[in-house]
Amino acid sequence: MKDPTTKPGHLARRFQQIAVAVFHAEVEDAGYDLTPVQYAALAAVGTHPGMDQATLAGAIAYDRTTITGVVDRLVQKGLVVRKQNSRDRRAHALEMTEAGRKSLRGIEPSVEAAQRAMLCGLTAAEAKELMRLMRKAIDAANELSRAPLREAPVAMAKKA
Amino acid sequence: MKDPTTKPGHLARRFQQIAVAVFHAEVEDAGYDLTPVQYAALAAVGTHPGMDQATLAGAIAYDRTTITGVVDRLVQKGLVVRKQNSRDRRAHALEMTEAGRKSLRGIEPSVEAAQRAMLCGLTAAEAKELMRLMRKAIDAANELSRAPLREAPVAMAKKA
DNA sequence: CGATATTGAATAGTATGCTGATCATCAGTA
DNA sequence: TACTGATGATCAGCATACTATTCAATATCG
Repeated sequence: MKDPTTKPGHLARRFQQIAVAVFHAEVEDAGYDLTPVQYAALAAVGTHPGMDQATLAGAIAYDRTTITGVVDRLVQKGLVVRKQNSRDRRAHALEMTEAGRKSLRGIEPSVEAAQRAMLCGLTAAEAKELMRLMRKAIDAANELSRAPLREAPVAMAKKA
Repeated sequence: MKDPTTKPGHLARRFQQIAVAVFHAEVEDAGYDLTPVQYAALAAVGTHPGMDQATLAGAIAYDRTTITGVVDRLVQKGLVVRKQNSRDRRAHALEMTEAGRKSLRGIEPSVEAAQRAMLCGLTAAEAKELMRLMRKAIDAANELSRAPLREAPVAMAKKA
């Protein structure tokens, strides 16, 4: 029987586990208290101001029900606000606060450092090839998870 | 600003997300109710009968506190039993039940199918290269997570 | 216009995963 | 043997992630 720790599923989980640990370490060292999802959500709101939660979920490939809690915590930390969407009273228009913008700018170097740290065992060429292969595998299987990646509408702001 | 969805951290999470979804789908189709961790733990107990929980955690690179709950559920499902370890009264010697062995044998084809499905977008050569690169990156960063992979002692059974 | 389907959001419930702490037991040593 | 440190296991607490459901509001079609 083949060693289970060499199977794709195990490697996928392990790589993600390391990525999260490295992210936490770098971010905490820099004095910030943001998780990987929280950072991803915050960055997405910065890119697409006024987007609703379902669009946000699709833009970063998270489940909608997970995003509800993530936004809760970002709001609680004062980094994001839920505004009324005049076009659709069901939807929340997400906007960054000044504190949110400041956090996002400040945390970027740590995030970049984490991205490098999780690939520290690879040469630059290997790292590039790994990213290419992961992207290809992920693209092909995008629809297989409940939370596929969905491009955010180009002109999100206009809809808010 | 670079697209965050091309960063290693995002790709790591996304690949793992897909791996879990595919695992669940295949396993459920075959009529089994086991999560990825539960399968990994069950398989490890099968390979190293009599191992304690801390050794199990190290063998599959999970946190010890997580394994407590996983073993709880495996015991509840009647697939594993916690026996007294005569040499160390703190430790539980984990043993598979007959039902556990049966489940493990029956689930294997689904697990293998899932491993293939999550790489369906890659050629055989690409899949092999992806695995090699992930293994290399993971090995280099093994100690960076709280739950590094630890080889189980060769003669576990003798210690029980 | 009205019935139906769809969609944004939230909730309940379960299972990971982690940090940090506690407790019992074991191992080594002065 | 008493002390000290390490180790196995668990627990409390928090934050993902998922399934399934519910509710309100919107869209669509006859």
